[in-house]
Order: sequence, then C-alpha cells, then structure tokens
Amino acid sequence: MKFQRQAAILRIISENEIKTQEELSALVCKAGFPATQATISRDIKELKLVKVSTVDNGYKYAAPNKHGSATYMSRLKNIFKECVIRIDRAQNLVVVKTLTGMANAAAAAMDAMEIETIVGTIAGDDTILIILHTNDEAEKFCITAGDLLK
Amino acid sequence: MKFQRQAAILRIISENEIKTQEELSALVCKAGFPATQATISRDIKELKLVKVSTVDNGYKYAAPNKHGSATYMSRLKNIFKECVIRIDRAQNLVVVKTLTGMANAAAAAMDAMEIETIVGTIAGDDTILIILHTNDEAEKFCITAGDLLK
DNA sequence: CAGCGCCTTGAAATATTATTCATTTTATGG
DNA sequence: CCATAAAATGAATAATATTTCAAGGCGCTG
Repeated sequence: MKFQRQAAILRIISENEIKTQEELSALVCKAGFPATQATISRDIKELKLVKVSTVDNGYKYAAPNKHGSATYMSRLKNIFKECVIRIDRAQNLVVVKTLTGMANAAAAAMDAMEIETIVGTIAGDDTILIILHTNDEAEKFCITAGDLLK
Repeated sequence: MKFQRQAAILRIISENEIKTQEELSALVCKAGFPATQATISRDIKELKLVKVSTVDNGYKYAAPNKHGSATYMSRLKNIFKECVIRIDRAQNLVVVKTLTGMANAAAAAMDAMEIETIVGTIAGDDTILIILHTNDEAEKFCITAGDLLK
C-alpha cells in the first residue's frame, strides 16, 4: 500500500495546491489509500517533499529540491539530469536518449565533466552515442551516469 | 535590518544543519540580528526556504526548490538557468555569459524554447551572442531571459 | 502453525510553525 | 519637523507537523 500511496501523493501535489497535511490526507484517502495525517507526515519525510511559500502568500507542498550547492559539478549534473531520458548499453557503447534537441546540451555537460574513460561521443538530436574502451568501463559508466539522474 | 538578517539566514543555513526555527533564531541573534521565531517564520516564507528531510533521518532548512513540474519547458528553463551566469545587452544584441563550455548547451536549450523574436544565435565556449530585430525586442528578451534565471 | 523480527500505521502527545493582534519603527508627503 | 500611512516585529495563541507508543500485519524459520 505504501508505495502506491506515495505515488498518489506525488500525483496529487503536482495537480493541486496542497496547503496542509490534513488536506493531503483527505485527498489521498479519497484516492483509495486510507492514511492519517501522521502517515502523510512520514511519507513526506521519505519522499523529501517540502512545504514552500507560494506567490499568493500561502504555502504548498512540492517536489524535493535537487539543487544543493551551486558548484560547477552540481550544475553539470542538473543539466545532464534534465536532458536525459534513458541510458542503455551495448558492449562498449552507451546510448543516451535525451529530450528532443537536447542531445548536444547533455553531451556538452558530460564532456565538461571530463570522464577519463570516455573515448569519444557523437551527439545527434535526441541521442548520444558514447564510446568507451571496454565493456567493463561502459558498464561502470552506465552506473555513474545513472546515479547522476537521481 | 531585514535584508541583512535574511542574508544572514541564508548564510547560516548553508553552513549549518538547522533543524528548527528556534535554532535558527538563536544563531541569527548571535550573528547580531535579534529576531524571534515569529520573524524567522516570516523570513522563511519570504525567502521561500524549505524544511527538507535529511539522510540521517532528520530535518533541515534549505534553499528553495526551483524544480516545479517535470514538463519540457521547465526542463529547458533549468538547463538554461544552470548554465547562465550573466545577461547583457548592446542595442539589438544580447550577450549571454555562461559557465565555461556551456554556451552551446544553453543555446541549445534556448533554441528549443523557440522564441520567435530571435533572429539568430552564435555560441562560443562561454558566451552566446543573440541577435534580435530591434532594441525593443532585445530588451524584452533580456527581461524574459532574466526571469528564467530566478 | 507458533514464534520471531521487522515494517507499517493510527491515536494521542509533543514539538514546531504560522498567524493574530498590538505596538513600534520606518518611510512619505506636506 | 510633524502627521500619517505602511512595514516590521514580538508575545501570545492557533494551527500544523512530528514523534512516541502500542498494536496489527506480514514474511520467515523451525
């Protein structure tokens, strides 16, 4: 029940301006997942949701803040993260699927990270092909790149 | 006093794990800006700070969440925002200064936004030159682009 | 299936945060 | 410089969020 409920919470807060946990609890219950405000509080903690002030002088719950320090690397990660949809591997080749038109942006961000094991990259419109020396390096790269998306 | 105090708050939360407003109030006072929890609450609202759960199962106050919905436009905005340092204008030309190596990424994001008034763009390593038809359009574009950075 | 450990949850208690109301401070126009 | 409006603030309180504690559920293992 828990994961479905938390998914419901994410959906609900993206579609509504939820001001309080009570309010969220009510909607979550209506969505078919009975939960008290106490449980909602725990879910919010786990999902790392935040209560943020809105333009109209109120508050609402929102998705977590992925921006930490404003360091260069962090910026690159965010760029990468925002562009990339999926990462696949075939032998020593890695195929990164991006939003349309964003492959070059993502590749630029990746280049700037200066990952040594990368032999070269070719970026099209929504796909980047990354060539690494070995299957092993490619697999490691996939894990690293996957972590960037979190 | 208010702005200095709010600046102090930003500094303090970036350097410490602040769990409660009382705690923050104490540090802010120690920094030379007497303020009660009530005032801190108002400052937090104005600064759009958020209380977010930490890895060690607690809470802390943090800088605001700039990520909203995961829509395409929002992604583009974030990419742009992460790349761009400064925007200047000279007549009908706009010069966007970016992080080193990020000019193409930022330009790609901007292109994807399909802003009609842009005649063309040239991206170097850390600079984008954007050409618009008129001074007026360039000024409007600067405002729009500036808003993207917020 | 009994016993155990672990996770989840609700109700109530506690802690924390937001707001109200009164007051002071600061800015503004004469 | 005074009058007045607007903004800022603290104390107290109301509202909201978190935690504690006890109970229930679920999967394992013997």
